[in-house]
Amino acid sequence: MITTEENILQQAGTVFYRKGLAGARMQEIADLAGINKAMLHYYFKTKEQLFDRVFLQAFEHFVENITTVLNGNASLEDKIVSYVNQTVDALAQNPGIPVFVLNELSHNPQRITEIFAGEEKINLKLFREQVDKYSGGKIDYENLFIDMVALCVYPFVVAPVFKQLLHKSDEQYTALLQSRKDHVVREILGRLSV
Amino acid sequence: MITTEENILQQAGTVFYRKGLAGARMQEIADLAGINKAMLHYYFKTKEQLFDRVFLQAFEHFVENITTVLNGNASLEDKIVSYVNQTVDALAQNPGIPVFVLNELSHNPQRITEIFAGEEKINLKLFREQVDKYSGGKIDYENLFIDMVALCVYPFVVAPVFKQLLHKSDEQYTALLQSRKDHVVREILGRLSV
DNA sequence: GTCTATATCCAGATAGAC
DNA sequence: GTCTATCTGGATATAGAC
Repeated sequence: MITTEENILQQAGTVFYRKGLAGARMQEIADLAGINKAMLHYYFKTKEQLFDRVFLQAFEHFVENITTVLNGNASLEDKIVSYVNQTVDALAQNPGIPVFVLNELSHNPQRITEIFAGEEKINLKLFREQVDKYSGGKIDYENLFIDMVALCVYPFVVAPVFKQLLHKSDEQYTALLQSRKDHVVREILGRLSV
Repeated sequence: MITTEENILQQAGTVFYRKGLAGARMQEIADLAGINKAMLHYYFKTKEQLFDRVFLQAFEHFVENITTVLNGNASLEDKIVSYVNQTVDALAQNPGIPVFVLNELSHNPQRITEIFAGEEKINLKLFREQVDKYSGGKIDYENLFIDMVALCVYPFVVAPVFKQLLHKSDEQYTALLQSRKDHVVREILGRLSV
Protein backbone atom coordinates (compact mmCIF):
# COMPACT_ATOMS: atom_id res chain seq x y z
CA MET A 1 0.00 0.00 0.00
CA ILE A 2 1.32 3.43 -0.99
CA THR A 3 1.10 6.26 1.50
CA THR A 4 -0.74 9.49 0.73
CA GLU A 5 2.51 11.39 0.91
CA GLU A 6 4.22 9.16 -1.65
CA ASN A 7 1.16 9.37 -3.85
CA ILE A 8 1.27 13.16 -3.76
CA LEU A 9 4.99 13.26 -4.48
CA GLN A 10 4.58 11.03 -7.50
CA GLN A 11 1.70 13.00 -9.02
CA ALA A 12 3.39 16.29 -8.22
CA GLY A 13 6.38 15.00 -10.13
CA THR A 14 4.45 14.40 -13.32
CA VAL A 15 2.89 17.86 -13.15
CA PHE A 16 6.08 19.74 -12.21
CA TYR A 17 8.08 17.88 -14.87
CA ARG A 18 5.66 19.01 -17.53
CA LYS A 19 4.92 22.57 -16.37
CA GLY A 20 7.68 23.67 -14.03
CA LEU A 21 7.24 25.34 -10.65
CA ALA A 22 5.39 28.44 -11.81
CA GLY A 23 3.28 26.69 -14.44
CA ALA A 24 2.04 23.88 -12.23
CA ARG A 25 -1.31 24.17 -10.47
CA MET A 26 -1.94 22.71 -7.04
CA GLN A 27 -5.45 21.86 -8.20
CA GLU A 28 -4.11 19.68 -11.00
CA ILE A 29 -1.81 17.81 -8.63
CA ALA A 30 -4.70 17.27 -6.23
CA ASP A 31 -6.95 15.99 -9.01
CA LEU A 32 -4.29 13.55 -10.23
CA ALA A 33 -3.71 12.30 -6.71
CA GLY A 34 -7.45 11.93 -6.19
CA ILE A 35 -7.47 14.13 -3.11
CA ASN A 36 -8.36 17.66 -2.10
CA LYS A 37 -6.22 20.75 -2.55
CA ALA A 38 -6.21 21.35 1.19
CA MET A 39 -4.51 18.00 1.70
CA LEU A 40 -1.50 19.14 -0.27
CA HIS A 41 -0.98 21.96 2.18
CA TYR A 42 -1.59 19.63 5.08
CA TYR A 43 1.26 17.39 3.97
CA PHE A 44 3.68 19.89 2.44
CA LYS A 45 2.64 23.30 3.80
CA THR A 46 3.47 25.31 0.64
CA LYS A 47 3.82 24.75 -3.07
CA GLU A 48 7.51 25.61 -2.86
CA GLN A 49 8.18 22.97 -0.23
CA LEU A 50 6.40 20.35 -2.29
CA PHE A 51 8.42 21.41 -5.30
CA ASP A 52 11.66 21.23 -3.36
CA ARG A 53 11.02 17.62 -2.47
CA VAL A 54 10.20 16.75 -6.07
CA PHE A 55 13.22 18.58 -7.39
CA LEU A 56 15.61 16.92 -4.98
CA GLN A 57 14.38 13.49 -5.98
CA ALA A 58 14.75 14.38 -9.65
CA PHE A 59 18.23 15.77 -9.17
CA GLU A 60 19.34 12.63 -7.42
CA HIS A 61 18.05 10.57 -10.32
CA PHE A 62 19.89 12.88 -12.66
CA VAL A 63 23.32 12.44 -11.09
CA GLU A 64 23.01 9.03 -9.44
CA ASN A 65 24.80 7.14 -12.18
CA ILE A 66 27.72 9.50 -12.09
CA THR A 67 28.30 8.88 -8.41
CA THR A 68 27.55 5.17 -8.11
CA VAL A 69 29.30 4.03 -11.25
CA LEU A 70 32.36 6.24 -11.24
CA ASN A 71 33.28 5.78 -7.60
CA GLY A 72 33.20 1.99 -7.62
CA ASN A 73 36.34 -0.11 -7.78
CA ALA A 74 35.76 -1.56 -11.25
CA SER A 75 38.19 -1.10 -14.13
CA LEU A 76 37.97 2.03 -16.25
CA GLU A 77 36.48 0.18 -19.19
CA ASP A 78 33.86 -1.48 -17.04
CA LYS A 79 32.89 1.82 -15.49
CA ILE A 80 32.38 3.43 -18.87
CA VAL A 81 30.29 0.54 -20.13
CA SER A 82 28.20 0.57 -16.96
CA TYR A 83 27.69 4.31 -16.98
CA VAL A 84 26.52 4.45 -20.57
CA ASN A 85 24.13 1.53 -20.30
CA GLN A 86 22.67 2.48 -16.94
CA THR A 87 22.26 6.11 -17.88
CA VAL A 88 20.47 5.45 -21.14
CA ASP A 89 18.24 2.88 -19.49
CA ALA A 90 17.35 5.24 -16.66
CA LEU A 91 16.62 8.12 -19.04
CA ALA A 92 14.46 5.92 -21.22
CA GLN A 93 12.21 5.42 -18.22
CA ASN A 94 12.15 9.09 -17.21
CA PRO A 95 12.96 11.20 -20.27
CA GLY A 96 11.54 14.37 -18.76
CA ILE A 97 13.91 14.60 -15.82
CA PRO A 98 16.97 16.20 -17.44
CA VAL A 99 15.18 19.17 -18.96
CA PHE A 100 13.22 19.66 -15.76
CA VAL A 101 16.35 19.68 -13.62
CA LEU A 102 18.39 21.81 -15.99
CA ASN A 103 15.61 24.31 -16.42
CA GLU A 104 15.10 24.74 -12.69
CA LEU A 105 18.84 25.15 -12.24
CA SER A 106 18.95 27.84 -14.90
CA HIS A 107 16.12 29.65 -13.11
CA ASN A 108 17.71 29.14 -9.74
CA PRO A 109 21.47 28.64 -10.03
CA GLN A 110 22.30 29.00 -6.35
CA ARG A 111 20.40 25.78 -5.74
CA ILE A 112 23.30 23.76 -7.07
CA THR A 113 25.77 25.06 -4.52
CA GLU A 114 23.34 24.27 -1.71
CA ILE A 115 22.91 20.72 -2.98
CA PHE A 116 26.61 20.06 -3.48
CA ALA A 117 27.49 21.55 -0.11
CA GLY A 118 26.62 18.39 1.78
CA GLU A 119 27.64 15.93 -0.90
CA GLU A 120 31.28 15.04 -0.87
CA LYS A 121 30.54 11.70 -2.48
CA ILE A 122 30.21 13.33 -5.89
CA ASN A 123 33.85 13.22 -6.73
CA LEU A 124 35.76 12.54 -9.91
CA LYS A 125 39.14 12.04 -8.26
CA LEU A 126 39.19 8.29 -8.68
CA PHE A 127 38.01 8.51 -12.28
CA ARG A 128 40.74 11.02 -13.02
CA GLU A 129 43.44 8.81 -11.58
CA GLN A 130 42.25 5.88 -13.61
CA VAL A 131 42.24 7.88 -16.83
CA ASP A 132 45.70 9.31 -16.10
CA LYS A 133 47.14 5.92 -15.32
CA TYR A 134 45.46 4.24 -18.25
CA SER A 135 46.60 6.76 -20.84
CA GLY A 136 49.90 7.72 -19.29
CA GLY A 137 48.60 11.27 -18.88
CA LYS A 138 47.81 11.59 -22.57
CA ILE A 139 44.04 11.85 -22.27
CA ASP A 140 42.27 14.76 -20.61
CA TYR A 141 39.83 13.24 -18.15
CA GLU A 142 37.63 16.33 -18.16
CA ASN A 143 36.85 16.18 -21.85
CA LEU A 144 36.46 12.42 -21.69
CA PHE A 145 33.93 12.77 -18.89
CA ILE A 146 32.04 15.64 -20.51
CA ASP A 147 31.87 13.85 -23.84
CA MET A 148 30.65 10.61 -22.33
CA VAL A 149 27.83 12.34 -20.47
CA ALA A 150 26.94 14.58 -23.40
CA LEU A 151 26.68 11.71 -25.87
CA CYS A 152 24.37 9.83 -23.51
CA VAL A 153 22.12 12.58 -22.21
CA TYR A 154 21.81 15.19 -24.94
CA PRO A 155 19.84 13.03 -27.39
CA PHE A 156 17.14 12.72 -24.72
CA VAL A 157 17.13 16.41 -23.93
CA VAL A 158 16.74 17.46 -27.53
CA ALA A 159 14.46 14.60 -28.55
CA PRO A 160 11.57 16.66 -29.96
CA VAL A 161 13.90 18.58 -32.27
CA PHE A 162 15.93 15.62 -33.48
CA LYS A 163 12.81 13.57 -34.05
CA GLN A 164 11.65 16.16 -36.57
CA LEU A 165 15.05 16.78 -38.04
CA LEU A 166 15.78 13.11 -38.67
CA HIS A 167 12.18 12.28 -39.62
CA LYS A 168 11.72 9.63 -36.97
CA SER A 169 8.56 8.32 -35.35
CA ASP A 170 8.51 7.95 -31.59
CA GLU A 171 9.32 4.26 -31.89
CA GLN A 172 12.14 4.85 -34.36
CA TYR A 173 13.71 7.49 -32.16
CA THR A 174 13.45 5.28 -29.10
CA ALA A 175 15.22 2.54 -31.04
CA LEU A 176 17.90 4.98 -32.13
CA LEU A 177 18.52 6.02 -28.52
CA GLN A 178 18.94 2.38 -27.52
CA SER A 179 21.25 1.61 -30.43
CA ARG A 180 23.44 4.51 -29.42
CA LYS A 181 24.52 2.71 -26.26
CA ASP A 182 26.93 0.52 -28.23
CA HIS A 183 27.93 3.42 -30.44
CA VAL A 184 28.85 5.65 -27.51
CA VAL A 185 30.75 2.89 -25.72
CA ARG A 186 32.72 2.21 -28.89
CA GLU A 187 33.57 5.86 -29.39
CA ILE A 188 34.70 6.48 -25.84
CA LEU A 189 36.59 3.22 -25.39
CA GLY A 190 38.12 3.73 -28.81
CA ARG A 191 39.93 6.77 -27.54
CA LEU A 192 41.60 4.80 -24.78
CA SER A 193 43.07 2.11 -26.97
CA VAL A 194 45.00 4.35 -29.34
CA MET B 1 18.01 54.24 -32.73
CA ILE B 2 16.21 51.17 -31.43
CA THR B 3 12.44 51.01 -31.69
CA THR B 4 10.23 50.50 -28.65
CA GLU B 5 9.10 47.16 -30.03
CA GLU B 6 12.66 45.86 -30.39
CA ASN B 7 13.47 47.14 -26.94
CA ILE B 8 10.54 45.24 -25.46
CA LEU B 9 11.44 42.05 -27.31
CA GLN B 10 14.98 42.18 -26.03
CA GLN B 11 14.05 42.76 -22.40
CA ALA B 12 11.27 40.21 -22.60
CA GLY B 13 13.88 37.75 -23.82
CA THR B 14 16.08 38.17 -20.79
CA VAL B 15 13.12 37.71 -18.44
CA PHE B 16 11.54 34.76 -20.28
CA TYR B 17 14.93 33.04 -20.62
CA ARG B 18 15.41 33.16 -16.89
CA LYS B 19 11.88 32.46 -15.67
CA GLY B 20 9.93 30.83 -18.46
CA LEU B 21 6.46 31.78 -19.65
CA ALA B 22 4.57 31.15 -16.42
CA GLY B 23 7.27 32.49 -14.12
CA ALA B 24 7.85 35.76 -15.94
CA ARG B 25 6.06 38.92 -14.82
CA MET B 26 4.92 41.58 -17.24
CA GLN B 27 5.83 44.16 -14.62
CA GLU B 28 9.45 43.03 -14.61
CA ILE B 29 9.67 43.21 -18.38
CA ALA B 30 8.15 46.69 -18.32
CA ASP B 31 10.60 47.84 -15.64
CA LEU B 32 13.59 46.51 -17.58
CA ALA B 33 12.39 48.19 -20.75
CA GLY B 34 11.84 51.45 -18.88
CA ILE B 35 8.21 51.69 -19.93
CA ASN B 36 4.76 51.07 -18.54
CA LYS B 37 3.00 47.74 -18.26
CA ALA B 38 0.17 48.99 -20.44
CA MET B 39 2.62 49.55 -23.28
CA LEU B 40 3.43 45.86 -23.43
CA HIS B 41 -0.21 45.14 -24.16
CA TYR B 42 -0.36 47.98 -26.61
CA TYR B 43 2.44 46.45 -28.66
CA PHE B 44 1.83 42.72 -28.16
CA LYS B 45 -1.77 42.42 -26.94
CA THR B 46 -1.18 39.46 -24.57
CA LYS B 47 1.65 37.89 -22.63
CA GLU B 48 1.35 34.75 -24.74
CA GLN B 49 1.78 36.65 -27.99
CA LEU B 50 4.84 38.42 -26.63
CA PHE B 51 6.21 35.09 -25.53
CA ASP B 52 5.57 33.52 -28.92
CA ARG B 53 7.66 36.19 -30.60
CA VAL B 54 10.49 35.72 -28.11
CA PHE B 55 10.37 31.97 -28.43
CA LEU B 56 10.45 32.01 -32.21
CA GLN B 57 13.51 34.24 -32.21
CA ALA B 58 15.21 31.98 -29.70
CA PHE B 59 14.39 28.87 -31.66
CA GLU B 60 15.82 30.36 -34.80
CA HIS B 61 19.02 31.16 -32.95
CA PHE B 62 19.05 27.63 -31.65
CA VAL B 63 18.93 25.93 -35.06
CA GLU B 64 20.40 28.60 -37.31
CA ASN B 65 23.87 27.09 -37.47
CA ILE B 66 22.50 23.73 -38.42
CA THR B 67 20.73 25.15 -41.42
CA THR B 68 23.22 27.73 -42.64
CA VAL B 69 26.36 25.70 -42.21
CA LEU B 70 25.20 22.28 -43.25
CA ASN B 71 23.35 23.33 -46.39
CA GLY B 72 26.21 25.33 -47.89
CA ASN B 73 28.41 23.96 -50.64
CA ALA B 74 31.59 23.68 -48.64
CA SER B 75 33.50 20.44 -48.13
CA LEU B 76 32.44 18.12 -45.32
CA GLU B 77 35.48 18.98 -43.22
CA ASP B 78 34.93 22.69 -43.63
CA LYS B 79 31.29 22.36 -42.65
CA ILE B 80 32.16 20.53 -39.48
CA VAL B 81 34.80 23.06 -38.51
CA SER B 82 32.42 25.93 -39.22
CA TYR B 83 29.53 24.39 -37.35
CA VAL B 84 31.53 23.71 -34.21
CA ASN B 85 33.16 27.11 -34.07
CA GLN B 86 30.08 29.12 -34.92
CA THR B 87 27.86 27.18 -32.56
CA VAL B 88 30.17 27.50 -29.57
CA ASP B 89 30.69 31.20 -30.28
CA ALA B 90 26.95 31.81 -30.57
CA LEU B 91 26.18 29.91 -27.38
CA ALA B 92 28.90 31.75 -25.49
CA GLN B 93 26.99 34.95 -26.22
CA ASN B 94 23.59 33.52 -25.32
CA PRO B 95 24.08 30.56 -22.98
CA GLY B 96 20.50 30.65 -21.74
CA ILE B 97 18.84 29.97 -25.07
CA PRO B 98 19.15 26.16 -25.31
CA VAL B 99 17.58 25.37 -21.95
CA PHE B 100 14.87 27.93 -22.57
CA VAL B 101 13.98 26.45 -25.94
CA LEU B 102 14.21 22.85 -24.82
CA ASN B 103 12.14 23.50 -21.73
CA GLU B 104 9.38 25.23 -23.64
CA LEU B 105 9.35 22.38 -26.16
CA SER B 106 9.04 19.83 -23.38
CA HIS B 107 6.09 21.79 -21.98
CA ASN B 108 4.59 22.26 -25.39
CA PRO B 109 5.74 19.56 -27.81
CA GLN B 110 3.25 20.30 -30.59
CA ARG B 111 5.00 23.61 -31.11
CA ILE B 112 7.83 21.88 -32.92
CA THR B 113 5.60 20.41 -35.61
CA GLU B 114 4.05 23.83 -36.22
CA ILE B 115 7.46 25.40 -36.60
CA PHE B 116 8.87 22.77 -38.90
CA ALA B 117 5.72 22.72 -41.04
CA GLY B 118 6.79 25.78 -43.01
CA GLU B 119 10.52 25.14 -42.94
CA GLU B 120 11.75 22.87 -45.66
CA LYS B 121 15.17 24.47 -45.52
CA ILE B 122 16.07 22.47 -42.41
CA ASN B 123 17.27 19.43 -44.23
CA LEU B 124 20.12 17.04 -43.69
CA LYS B 125 20.01 15.43 -47.12
CA LEU B 126 23.12 17.14 -48.42
CA PHE B 127 25.03 16.42 -45.24
CA ARG B 128 24.05 12.78 -45.45
CA GLU B 129 25.23 12.49 -49.03
CA GLN B 130 28.55 14.03 -48.16
CA VAL B 131 29.10 11.68 -45.24
CA ASP B 132 28.12 8.66 -47.33
CA LYS B 133 30.40 9.65 -50.15
CA TYR B 134 33.28 10.54 -47.87
CA SER B 135 33.19 7.33 -45.87
CA GLY B 136 32.01 5.00 -48.59
CA GLY B 137 28.88 4.31 -46.57
CA LYS B 138 30.87 3.22 -43.53
CA ILE B 139 29.86 6.05 -41.21
CA ASP B 140 26.33 6.58 -39.96
CA TYR B 141 25.50 10.22 -40.65
CA GLU B 142 22.83 10.27 -37.94
CA ASN B 143 25.17 9.41 -35.12
CA LEU B 144 27.84 11.68 -36.53
CA PHE B 145 25.38 14.56 -36.58
CA ILE B 146 23.94 13.85 -33.15
CA ASP B 147 27.39 13.53 -31.61
CA MET B 148 28.67 16.72 -33.15
CA VAL B 149 25.73 18.73 -31.85
CA ALA B 150 25.76 17.04 -28.45
CA LEU B 151 29.46 17.68 -27.88
CA CYS B 152 28.99 21.36 -28.71
CA VAL B 153 25.73 22.19 -26.98
CA TYR B 154 25.45 19.95 -23.94
CA PRO B 155 28.32 21.52 -21.97
CA PHE B 156 26.43 24.81 -22.13
CA VAL B 157 23.13 23.27 -21.11
CA VAL B 158 24.59 21.54 -18.08
CA ALA B 159 27.02 24.30 -17.15
CA PRO B 160 25.91 24.84 -13.53
CA VAL B 161 26.30 21.14 -12.73
CA PHE B 162 29.63 20.63 -14.46
CA LYS B 163 31.04 23.80 -12.95
CA GLN B 164 30.52 22.31 -9.50
CA LEU B 165 31.53 18.81 -10.47
CA LEU B 166 34.81 19.90 -12.03
CA HIS B 167 35.46 22.63 -9.46
CA LYS B 168 35.70 25.44 -11.98
CA SER B 169 35.15 29.14 -11.56
CA ASP B 170 33.00 30.92 -14.14
CA GLU B 171 36.10 32.08 -15.96
CA GLN B 172 37.68 28.65 -15.94
CA TYR B 173 34.55 27.02 -17.25
CA THR B 174 34.24 29.61 -20.00
CA ALA B 175 37.81 28.88 -21.00
CA LEU B 176 37.10 25.16 -20.99
CA LEU B 177 34.13 25.64 -23.30
CA GLN B 178 36.30 27.60 -25.72
CA SER B 179 39.08 25.05 -25.63
CA ARG B 180 36.61 22.34 -26.47
CA LYS B 181 36.14 23.76 -29.97
CA ASP B 182 39.42 22.24 -31.11
CA HIS B 183 38.82 19.11 -29.12
CA VAL B 184 35.42 18.48 -30.70
CA VAL B 185 36.66 19.20 -34.20
CA ARG B 186 39.52 16.76 -33.67
CA GLU B 187 37.23 14.04 -32.39
CA ILE B 188 34.67 14.34 -35.17
CA LEU B 189 37.15 14.78 -38.01
CA GLY B 190 39.19 11.94 -36.55
CA ARG B 191 36.40 9.53 -37.28
CA LEU B 192 36.39 10.44 -40.95
CA SER B 193 40.07 9.79 -41.55
CA VAL B 194 40.20 6.24 -40.29
C1' DG C 1 2.04 56.50 -28.16
C1' DT C 2 2.21 56.89 -23.33
C1' DC C 3 0.53 57.12 -18.91
C1' DT C 4 -2.72 56.22 -14.25
C1' DA C 5 -6.24 53.90 -12.34
C1' DT C 6 -9.04 50.07 -12.18
C1' DA C 7 -11.56 45.82 -13.37
C1' DT C 8 -11.36 40.98 -13.26
C1' DC C 9 -9.81 36.70 -12.47
C1' DC C 10 -7.39 33.03 -10.51
C1' DA C 11 -4.35 30.51 -7.56
C1' DG C 12 -2.24 29.62 -3.06
C1' DA C 13 -3.33 29.29 1.48
C1' DT C 14 -6.30 28.97 5.66
C1' DA C 15 -10.46 28.30 8.86
C1' DG C 16 -13.15 25.27 10.77
C1' DA C 17 -16.56 21.41 10.69
C1' DC C 18 -16.53 16.41 10.74
C1' DG D 1 -6.75 12.97 8.18
C1' DT D 2 -10.10 14.71 5.10
C1' DC D 3 -13.35 17.73 3.42
C1' DT D 4 -16.07 22.55 1.99
C1' DA D 5 -16.02 27.21 1.92
C1' DT D 6 -13.57 31.30 1.99
C1' DC D 7 -9.90 34.83 2.36
C1' DT D 8 -6.36 37.30 0.22
C1' DG D 9 -2.78 38.75 -2.84
C1' DG D 10 -1.15 39.34 -7.05
C1' DA D 11 -1.08 39.31 -12.05
C1' DT D 12 -3.11 40.06 -16.69
C1' DA D 13 -5.66 43.00 -19.08
C1' DT D 14 -8.50 47.17 -20.12
C1' DA D 15 -10.59 51.99 -19.85
C1' DG D 16 -9.87 56.31 -20.61
C1' DA D 17 -7.31 60.79 -19.97
C1' DC D 18 -3.47 63.29 -22.08
